[in-house]
Amino acid sequence: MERLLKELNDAQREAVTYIDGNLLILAGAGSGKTKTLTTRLAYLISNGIPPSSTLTLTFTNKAASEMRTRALSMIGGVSYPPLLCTFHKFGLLFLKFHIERLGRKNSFVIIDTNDKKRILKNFVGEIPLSLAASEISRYKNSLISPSEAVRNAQQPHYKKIAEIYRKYEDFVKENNLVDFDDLIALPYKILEENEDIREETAERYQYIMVDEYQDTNELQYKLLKLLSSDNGNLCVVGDDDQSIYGWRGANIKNILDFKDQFPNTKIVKLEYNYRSTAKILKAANNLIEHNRDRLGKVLKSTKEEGKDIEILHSPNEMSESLTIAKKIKELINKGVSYGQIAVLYRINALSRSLEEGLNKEGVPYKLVGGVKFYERAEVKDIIAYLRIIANPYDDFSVKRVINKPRRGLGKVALGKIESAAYESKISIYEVLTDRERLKTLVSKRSFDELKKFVEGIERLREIKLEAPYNVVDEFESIFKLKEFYSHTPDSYEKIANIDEFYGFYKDYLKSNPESDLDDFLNEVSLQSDQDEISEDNVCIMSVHASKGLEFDYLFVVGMEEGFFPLIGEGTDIEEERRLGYVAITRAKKELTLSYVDSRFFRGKRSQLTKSRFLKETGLIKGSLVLERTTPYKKGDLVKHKIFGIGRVLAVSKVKREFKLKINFGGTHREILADYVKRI
DNA sequence: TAGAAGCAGATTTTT
DNA sequence: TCTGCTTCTA
Repeated sequence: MERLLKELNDAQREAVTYIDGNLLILAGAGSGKTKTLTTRLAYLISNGIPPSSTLTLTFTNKAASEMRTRALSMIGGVSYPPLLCTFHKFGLLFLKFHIERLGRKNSFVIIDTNDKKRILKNFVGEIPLSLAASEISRYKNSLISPSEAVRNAQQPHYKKIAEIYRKYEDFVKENNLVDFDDLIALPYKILEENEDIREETAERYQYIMVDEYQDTNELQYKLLKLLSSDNGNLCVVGDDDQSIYGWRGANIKNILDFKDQFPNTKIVKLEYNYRSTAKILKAANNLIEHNRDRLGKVLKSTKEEGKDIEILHSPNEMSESLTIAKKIKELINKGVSYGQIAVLYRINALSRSLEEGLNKEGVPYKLVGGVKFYERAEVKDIIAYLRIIANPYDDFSVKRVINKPRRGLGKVALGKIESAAYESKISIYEVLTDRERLKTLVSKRSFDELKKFVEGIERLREIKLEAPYNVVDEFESIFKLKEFYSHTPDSYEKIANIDEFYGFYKDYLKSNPESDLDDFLNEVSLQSDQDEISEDNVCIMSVHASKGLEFDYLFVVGMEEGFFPLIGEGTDIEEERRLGYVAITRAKKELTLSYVDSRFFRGKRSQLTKSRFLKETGLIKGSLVLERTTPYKKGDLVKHKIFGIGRVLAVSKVKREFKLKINFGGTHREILADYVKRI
């Protein structure tokens, strides 16, 4: 332990060794947050606190597993490892033990956002789906019950939404489903209503730590309040300047007001940055200083001055992406590996032109945060089948795969089956097992297919009990999902995903011999992809997706007003600025901020001006920069839609526009640079 | 019932 | 412009 403490700076050591009382660790970007948190956990344990008395909560599986690895390497083998998991995993574990207090069975199934929308689709009518989904989230996170919502709704519009909420909740309870919000809201409810469980839980977790506290929402704050109330040993780590999830309910007030909400809070600021050069840090500090709502801290550099930040100015997005691709190639030629380079953007739509440019120049890249593995249709189909095997009353999953592979069922047939189930108050699967009745509902062909479907599921239910390991192989041989997908676009990829999933299932059962299919399914619903950063690719991703990552060489594209900061309905300019701060602080050695004069977006080309953030970093007017700009130069060959091919005679700058004097086969014309293409 | 054509809508995203 | 969803037609 002595040795571990020696590796820390003063502030980090103070945070680690302050173990009794509430503690707020303000950890700036690159200030050794994870190191501090994991060392603190090790310190607690080395001070005789039983690992089982600690609880460490994170937001992502990735953060949880990284911390677990690092903490365990410090504390070595302990018989009872500390509980270190995501908020939602904690909710899941809690509900497994206590959900019966709400009159529900602990065989519940977790549904994800897509599942939720699929359910809501049946109830929404003319209300937009995403609005209904987010309003229901809001209700749950504000602990408003459906009946309260219905009672309190004033406008007809909101009455409808409240009514949808009520129907959704009825459905969810009836099918024993639990959505992501429930994983936090239901434990809260149980703790609030049951003093015995509250006492028992507070007794159990004497020391609670929370990572990324700036991302907590109102409900998570309330839950923590209940979990920690009697102990007063809540330690939260976060950075108010990196709060970028306000739009999905994260409440920056939680971290700003922590010291008022939890008594006798000690605050420790980690302000030494071990990541970026001094110049990069200076730009980041300059930018974030323009925000008012912050606790205030200044990152101090521990690294050399470093190179100037480059401002790249291009006429349009194609030129921008080609220039960046070329710059990347230059870096590679200097011996930099692809994995140390990343390109960030504020909105995903900007990735397309970037990809084109990288492709053209032959730069290998990986788009981080595309369609997630577990969200792929083929993977969700297998999961639906497995869920039916685990629980045939899961109407929702039955509906998903009842016609996959095709069983000749259309809207009409499905509707008949559904209303039969509804009228008799039984599940769809039960209708399918009632052969006499089913015969009256569907065609002969469909009937035969559905008979086989039920037989297959029944067979798999037996296998699940006898030899769970074999379930996926048997499943494939009965339902032939791979064959089904071999006739669809991207079949190769889909089959690979199916195989990967089967492998994943087997691995899980091998490494968790005590577990069965049901455990696997709940585990899977909380799992997301962990895009690994490989050395062989440049990473391109949104700024949000880059949080927590770092790269030696970083490009940020789309630094234009309207794009970054993104201006639209409900723009929170301070949050945009924090995004800018997050983006800049991902860079370790060299940073390029890039903007264009015009960009093609949503079907039209618009003229843009450079982002205010460029000025706010102090880069534009200051001495740090050399503004580099050359859209076209004399002698370039260009093509115009009407005038054809011509040669540039002169380039001039009019306000923010570049004007070209072009020779089209003897005729000289003055044309704005945006209206021609380089060839 | 299943593909084709037509149409609105279009930030950021983890669990 | 592109995507995903609904409506139309064989």
